[in-house]
Amino acid sequence: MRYWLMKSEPSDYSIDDLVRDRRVAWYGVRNYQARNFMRDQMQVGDKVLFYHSSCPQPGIVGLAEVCTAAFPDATQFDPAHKYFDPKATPETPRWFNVEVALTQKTRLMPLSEIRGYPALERMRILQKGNRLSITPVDPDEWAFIVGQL
DNA sequence: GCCAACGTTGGC
DNA sequence: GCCAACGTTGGC
Repeated sequence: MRYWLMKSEPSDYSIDDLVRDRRVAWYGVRNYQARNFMRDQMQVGDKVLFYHSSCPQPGIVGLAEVCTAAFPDATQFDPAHKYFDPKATPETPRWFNVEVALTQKTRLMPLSEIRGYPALERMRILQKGNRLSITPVDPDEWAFIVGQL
């Protein structure tokens, strides 16, 4: 079992959208490293920190769980979609996504608070220049965060 | 809106 | 394979 942090822009898809939908396909990832995490390492049952980015209050806002293995991201094949990739075909898909299911919406743990905990100082989202939308989380970090929520 | 950091693209 | 140019991310 692994632990992950997954970023979403709330103007795009928020924790409240996930409360409404209960589960969602994590489509639109167009970064190879993030894709590889989903395709090669994620397993059903893995735990997810749902993180709001590029917004007035960036931070952790909920817990979720990976509920499918990775499968081809449908939006790469749709010419009308903004995530269309002309180099992808159904025979040789480039982009994959898992689905995640809501565990619970939590209080907001702001990025500024995360920064203040020595136990979390090694988290990828705190490292300068980090832009990866999906990052592994250490079991210790997961336990610490859940304990603070 | 700014801008640092990073990833991708494409000419050579 | 190099690397400049460009696009994107994301906090502030």
